[in-house]
Amino acid sequence: MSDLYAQTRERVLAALTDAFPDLPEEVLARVEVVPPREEGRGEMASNAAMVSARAAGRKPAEIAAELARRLAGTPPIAAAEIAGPGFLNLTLDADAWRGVVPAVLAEGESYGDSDIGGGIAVNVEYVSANPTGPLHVGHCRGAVVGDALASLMEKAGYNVTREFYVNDAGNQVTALAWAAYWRYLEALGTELTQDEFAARIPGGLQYGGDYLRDVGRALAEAHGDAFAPGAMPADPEFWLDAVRDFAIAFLLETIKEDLARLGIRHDVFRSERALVESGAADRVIAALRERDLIYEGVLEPPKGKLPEDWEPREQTLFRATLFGDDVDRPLRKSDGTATYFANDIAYHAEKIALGAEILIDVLGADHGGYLPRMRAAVAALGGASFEVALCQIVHFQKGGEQVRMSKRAGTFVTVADLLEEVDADAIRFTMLMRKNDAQMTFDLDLAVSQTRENPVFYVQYAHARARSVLRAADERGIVPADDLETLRTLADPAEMAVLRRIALWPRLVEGAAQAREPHRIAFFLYDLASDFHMLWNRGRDDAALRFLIEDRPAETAARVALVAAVATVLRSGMQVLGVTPVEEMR
RNA sequence: GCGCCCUUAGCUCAGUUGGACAGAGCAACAGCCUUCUAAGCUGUGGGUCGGUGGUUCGAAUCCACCAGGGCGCGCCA
Repeated sequence: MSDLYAQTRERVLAALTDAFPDLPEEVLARVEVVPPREEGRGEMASNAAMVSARAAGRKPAEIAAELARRLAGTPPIAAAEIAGPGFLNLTLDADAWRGVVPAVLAEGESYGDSDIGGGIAVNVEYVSANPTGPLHVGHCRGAVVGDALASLMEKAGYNVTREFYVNDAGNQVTALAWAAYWRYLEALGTELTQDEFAARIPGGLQYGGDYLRDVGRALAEAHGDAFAPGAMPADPEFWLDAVRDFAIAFLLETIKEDLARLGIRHDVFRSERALVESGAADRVIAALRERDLIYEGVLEPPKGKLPEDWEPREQTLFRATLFGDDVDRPLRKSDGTATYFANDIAYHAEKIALGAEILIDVLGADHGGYLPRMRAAVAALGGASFEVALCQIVHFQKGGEQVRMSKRAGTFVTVADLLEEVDADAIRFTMLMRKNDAQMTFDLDLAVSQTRENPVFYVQYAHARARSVLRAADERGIVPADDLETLRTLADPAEMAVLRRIALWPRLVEGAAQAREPHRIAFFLYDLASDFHMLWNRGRDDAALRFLIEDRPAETAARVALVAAVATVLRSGMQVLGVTPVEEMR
């Protein structure tokens, strides 16, 4: 838990409160110590003088001068100068930066762990794909973002639960049951044609995908023709529940397999059906009704184009408008059963009841319109804050052209298809190089290319290079230095740049976690990889800067320690993103 | 018609929650392999941060309006 930036900030705060004892907490909280944006402005910069100028009744420059006077020469601060409108630019003792190496080696991959999360219970719900088919590429980004966000928040000290909401209730799973039943009849060798069967059933055959053949065959193996004597359709009353449950369980299993191949594993799978059957939706509606948040009423017709079958109807409505939504929202369908929204309120209520203090829903952008009502619902429930990570649609590109996803053409529909083209590491890293709410184009050629333009490769290559050095060092019996005296041989600008980057890691983890932005981790890894490749190349140009030098044991031990620290931080970051740190490139 | 998200270099995108002259990678141009992996590295050029106002010591960042792109809009999930 060492963080050089945090330590330096403490020093600045101490100097500030010594000089100006009456500064209010809010002002102190705004004091930052950050890496400067550009070279030549010291090694750390603080806004302390500017944010406290008003409260202290002094000019920023005066405060900065006072701070500089008090701080300069007090370890780890070597020099302090005033710049611009009142910035305090600090230069640290080189030993302070070097000290990061033993800290990293001692802490290992837990270097960068933080406790800002304070053990707060966070529930991250992601993927939540309908169990009516294999995982679709449309779910991929949310799956990767949700998983990385969960890992990131764990690293920052939150107590995270990874959750998958199984939408196994409602009309769609009934339709699924019928479709699975058709494949079952097929497996039994029915005389009916698909069209004849489709004509007999409510709503027609809605799921025509081949993947249901497997479900049909498995049903036939497990149950023989018990649900369809003579391979002819029977009264659904005798089979519908069983076939539906069988199909859902089967497909959920394939979804879990797809997720596993992406390196994703949830802690909790919560069934909507179980929730409904437990009466949770009814209970939550009743509870809201007691607080006068539910009423029977008629909604205004929607603006713009009117749905063809629209007619005024009295419904059970939730007063979402009291909590910022545009309209009140229906909780019961005309047949009296709960709407998806009503069940979802019950689901979120359950997450809160089980202790979650922060609820994060990772959703596709097509659910954007659903947000205001869910936000309103959680606000009405109380007890937890509600956050959403919206993931914009991903377009895929190959050979310079956009890949059209079509079920009929049989290309690029499922995550399994995608995994045929690109491995999980490339998928994860590439998707995490973008902010989740920005549209992105996924270039399949780039993601598999072994060039610098491909960030996945670039970062993995850096790690492999570092490991290659460490293996060579190990063979020669070199022990990484952990004492400052030996590490003092690290002095080249490229070496110091790597040290400064590594020192930034804990601060970066905290910032990314608080902003809920895992993509920052990807960018950091890219930057660290870049620093390391640069350092490597210095050794190419100048033999004196190589890592392993036969007759210079001190330099060698120090540089091996630095390389080990780089490899450790790279691994630490890749772990958050769920990307494999490879030992060597083949 | 209304709501949410987005708009930064020719292209793909960052911008550390309001800080210093706006950054990186591609692409363009000029260099670097007797070596622990050149699958890489170094340098140069390139911007009215979609537009107009406002808030303040300070705005790509916050607010308002406008333009363009995406998503959504009662008893589907």
